[in-house]
Amino acid sequence: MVDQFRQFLTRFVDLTDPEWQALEKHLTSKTMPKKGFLIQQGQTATEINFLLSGSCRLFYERDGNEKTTYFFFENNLVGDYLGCLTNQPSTLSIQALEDCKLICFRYEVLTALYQQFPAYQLFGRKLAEYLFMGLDIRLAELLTLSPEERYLKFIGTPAKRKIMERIPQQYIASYLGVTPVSLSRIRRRIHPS
Amino acid sequence: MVDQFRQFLTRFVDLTDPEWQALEKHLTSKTMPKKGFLIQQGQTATEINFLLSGSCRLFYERDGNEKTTYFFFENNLVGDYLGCLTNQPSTLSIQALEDCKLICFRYEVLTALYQQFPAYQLFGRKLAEYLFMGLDIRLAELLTLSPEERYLKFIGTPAKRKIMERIPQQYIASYLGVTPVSLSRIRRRIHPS
DNA sequence: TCAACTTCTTAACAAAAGATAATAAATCAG
DNA sequence: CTGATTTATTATCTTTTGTTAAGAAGTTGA
Repeated sequence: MVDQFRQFLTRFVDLTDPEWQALEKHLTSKTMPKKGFLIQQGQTATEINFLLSGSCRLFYERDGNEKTTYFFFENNLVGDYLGCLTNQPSTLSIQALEDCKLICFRYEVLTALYQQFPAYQLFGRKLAEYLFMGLDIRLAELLTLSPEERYLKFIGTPAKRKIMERIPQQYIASYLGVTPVSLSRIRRRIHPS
Repeated sequence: MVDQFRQFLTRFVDLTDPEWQALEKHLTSKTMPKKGFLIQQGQTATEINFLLSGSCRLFYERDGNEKTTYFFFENNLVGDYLGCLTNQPSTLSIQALEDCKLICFRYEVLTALYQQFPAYQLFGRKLAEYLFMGLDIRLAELLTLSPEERYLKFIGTPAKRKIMERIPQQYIASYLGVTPVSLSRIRRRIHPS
């Protein structure tokens, strides 16, 4: 269970046993049923979770309308990283799309480890760089590709295509920056049947 | 001159004199005339610059069409940070919008300092977190606001409004995710005169 | 199994945006 | 100063998207 999380960390940094144990002792297990909320608009984020299994969506609510902008899957972190950094009340919500098993720790624990261990300071940098890269590429795609091109690129990426099989299409629409109705029309244009 | 850069660094981290000198000895001065290129599509980014004065735009070219997605101003870093992280040929270009004075250093110098000094490792994390925050907020705005709302938010932010006085409107249009013609129409709708 | 709910598609209409081109305004360089 | 270039606006037309609503298809849970 926690090994799965330790394995994830090695994607960014090698940890000695004592370093790992310094984090491990602060970990707790959690489950969240489908449609449950990890955080809701207005709350202040204090925790980061590791997704052992399941999936979540991140969305913003504007006048009764939900805009899903991000998805989280197993073997990745899930949480309001921006909220943890700024310590401001969150403008977003994170909801389970499937039943989730989680490993939970307070963000403060992580920042404390940043001070105590160079390895975690390195991890913190690698993590932020990793998240930056994802956003930078995504932003460029949003600004340079048309909705139709974005959809084609999305289904052309094997990892993303698998997402479509697990996530309702309406959420993918808003991830791509269009309405569900519009995505349905784009699909009809592309897959004439 | 270099003091201006050192001052910038203190926004992220406090450096001792020896720490600062370890970086300072690798710094070089550069100027770039208006319309000059800091990096062009296809090149591999190896340098980061600090903008002493002037401004630049970052753009992508797609079938003869340029999409400007980011601006750089004095007292900030300018460069292809993603390219430095991935070490892959760049898909973007950075061009001076005004005559620029720069302080230049190789990205390798920075990563070497990450290893040598905890203070720079901390700086690297803070920098990545800072860049992440900017992108995260921007992505959310792109996905949740209409073009008109994005323009209103843009001119409603004093710091951004000042940008409008220095940057041709066509570039701001594409920064906001619309064509120059469309931004002109949005402005007419909003400022009826 | 079956009713309730969710999701996707389709239609019809209005609104907005893209493309192209022409003109006006502003800026720049010799 | 002035011709050349760059930039912004406006018009026209086409395409796309948003909105709303209805119906079909699929899923879920008691």
